[in-house]
Amino acid sequence: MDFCCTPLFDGVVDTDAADDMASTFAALGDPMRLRIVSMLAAAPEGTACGCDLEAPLGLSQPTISHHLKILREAGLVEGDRQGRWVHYRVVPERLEDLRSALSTGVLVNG
Amino acid sequence: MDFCCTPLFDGVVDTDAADDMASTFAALGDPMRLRIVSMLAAAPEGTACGCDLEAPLGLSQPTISHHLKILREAGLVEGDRQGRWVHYRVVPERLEDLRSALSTGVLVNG
DNA sequence: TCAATGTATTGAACTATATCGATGTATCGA
DNA sequence: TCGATACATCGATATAGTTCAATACATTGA
Repeated sequence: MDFCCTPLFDGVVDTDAADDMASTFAALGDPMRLRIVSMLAAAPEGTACGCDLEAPLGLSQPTISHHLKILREAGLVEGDRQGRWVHYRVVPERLEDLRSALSTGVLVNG
Repeated sequence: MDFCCTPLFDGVVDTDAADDMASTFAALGDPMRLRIVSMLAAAPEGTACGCDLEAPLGLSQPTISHHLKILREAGLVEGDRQGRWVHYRVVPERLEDLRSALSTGVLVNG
C-alpha cells in the first residue's frame, strides 16, 4: 500500500479543540448573528440592548434572544443588566483569539 | 417612545456582505472541516489528497469530498488535479481576509 | 480496451438549526 | 399592588446540514 504523499499526522488541532473552535466559528456563521455583532460594535458606547436590534434586523424578540444566547455562549458578546435592559457588547479579546487561530500555529503554517 | 440607548444604524456590514462572511465562517464552523484545514496546513509541502484524510478523520470518502467542496466554495482551500489525485492546500489569503474582518472596521471598533 | 484507483455526485436518513407564537420572569413607574 | 416593558424559555415547524451507500466520472497502467 503506497500513498500519493506522506501519511498525515492528525493535524495540529485535536478533536476537543476542533469542537470548541468550530462552535465559535459557527456562532459567526449566521448572517443575522454577524449583523448583530457588527451593530453592537458600531453602536455608540459599543453597547446596545436587545430591543434595539429587532426592528433593523426584522426578527422577532425570541429569535434575537436566541441569537444573543448563542453569541454569549461562544464568548463573543457579554450582557450587563441595567434595570429593565441588558446592554450587550462585543468581547474583542474573543475575536482576537479567533484571529490568532487563523494565523500561525493552528490553521496555517508559519 | 424613548429608547434605552440611541437608535442603531444598521451596523457596518450590509445584508449581502453578512451573507458572504457568514457562509465563510460557517465553512469553518464544522469540527471535521476545521481538522481538514489544520491537516492540510500541517501536511508536508502544505498539500494532501482527499484519500489521505479518510483514515485519520474516520469519515467516508463521499463525506470527505462533501466537506472539501464546501471549503473550496468558501475559497478556503484549492485543489490541483495531479493525475489520479487532487492535491488540496489551504489558501492563506482567504484566512487573512477573515482575520482582517475580525479586526477593526467590520466587527469591532478600532 | 479493460481493470483498478481516486474523486465527484446522487438519494435517503438522521440530526441540527432558525424562526415564531405563547408563556414565564424581572424590573420600573404609577 | 398593578400595568407596562424588556428579556428568557418552551413547544412546534420548516429548513438546512451531516453522513453514508450506491453510482458515475476520470485517470493510470497493463
